[in-house]
Amino acid sequence: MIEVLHKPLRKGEQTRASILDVALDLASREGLEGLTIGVLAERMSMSKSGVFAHFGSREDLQIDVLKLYHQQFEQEVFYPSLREPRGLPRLQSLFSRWIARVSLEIASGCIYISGAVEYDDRPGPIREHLVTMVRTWQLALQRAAQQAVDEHHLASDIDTQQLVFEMYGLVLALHHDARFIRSPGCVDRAHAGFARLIASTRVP
Amino acid sequence: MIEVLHKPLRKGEQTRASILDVALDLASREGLEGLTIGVLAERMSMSKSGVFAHFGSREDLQIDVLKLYHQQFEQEVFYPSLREPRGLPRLQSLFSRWIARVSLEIASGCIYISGAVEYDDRPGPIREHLVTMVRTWQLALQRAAQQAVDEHHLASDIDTQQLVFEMYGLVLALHHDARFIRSPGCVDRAHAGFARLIASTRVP
DNA sequence: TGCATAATAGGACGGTCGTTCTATTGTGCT
DNA sequence: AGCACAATAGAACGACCGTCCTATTATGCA
Repeated sequence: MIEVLHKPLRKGEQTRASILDVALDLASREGLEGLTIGVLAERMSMSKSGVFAHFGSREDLQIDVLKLYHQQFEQEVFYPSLREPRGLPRLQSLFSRWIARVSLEIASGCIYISGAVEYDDRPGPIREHLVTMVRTWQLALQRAAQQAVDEHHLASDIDTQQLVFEMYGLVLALHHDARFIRSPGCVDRAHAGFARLIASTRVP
Repeated sequence: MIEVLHKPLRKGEQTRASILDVALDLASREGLEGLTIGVLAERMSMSKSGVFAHFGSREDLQIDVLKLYHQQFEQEVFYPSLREPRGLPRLQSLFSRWIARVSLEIASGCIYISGAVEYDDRPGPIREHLVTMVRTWQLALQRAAQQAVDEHHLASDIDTQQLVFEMYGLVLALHHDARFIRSPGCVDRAHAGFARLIASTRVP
């Protein structure tokens, strides 16, 4: 007789998904370390153990939140830009979609950025996942920049790693001044910085 | 009869100062929110209540740590640069001393930067102090940039606020890539970014 | 409808947190 | 030396944390 492995019932996966949604929102506001099962349960109007049962541990929950964030980031920033032609147009699209996302996140916070501070000195699987994701994003930017060089949109002698470094700095400054200092007009400053950055490396 | 207010004995202030030193080190590594009285007591080989008694509350301790950090930052970065002549030399000195400090802090972490993430959405006195200190530093940079314009070292039409924004971005990117990603060579990239920033705004 | 089991609740556990109270030790001055 | 009081220790508190164990309820399929 063959054992029939009952596939998980629908209800479970559904509530698991909505728990993750709330958890992502919570982690965006309070940080991944501030994500607590008690508060999560309260927001879900569930018991702590009811929430807990969907994830083997808090750490697994945090990692799943991270994966969900990564997925949304790709969907919102990366993939749409692939429709732009290779080279400068695609690079510009990547940057402005990135800025747009961070601008919307001003009310909640970017997990890549807050996570970078929370886990810069805290070893473990969460840090590993986080670093991998951010590295992936930086490499995607660098690839797009290299394509812009190949298409002769940018000068052939530029250091693409340097370019990505400065782009990342502009977004970090935006996040800093918008969320922490709360100074107005910093979205425009991020755009202006990028324009200057491109202007100084563009092929005439 | 006049009440004689006994001035505090020496021992107390001395241990209080060394507690603050250890607390600053701890907060640099774990963040201000990660600064815990229990761990602090353990490092001091004292009891929790013994440590606690020197500060009215944990929040007061955190604020005192913050003030100590601010003081050291001023001493190490700001004041020495005042000996440079007004204008571009002083601005460059401020930046490179800033970079040097953050580079040394790679092993421990910069409280202005980690604090910005920890308290971007957490109201209260700690946030207030932190914002004031960072704003003070940004304004000092902006003043130095304006002097560089006045001395005709930088073009007269540049936006000094934009300049400070981009300088801050370079340092944030340095902190990010050094501490979190741990990619080598990012100190040079911060310097290169600043050089290009100045080159594109310098008076010919 | 009823059965297997998935989904959730409830309570308890050991741990750490900031804080408070009381007792003990140490210090500095006369 | 001895007195006043600062400095520290020790234990206890209530709150919250993640996790585990055991019931109870809800679900989907025969």
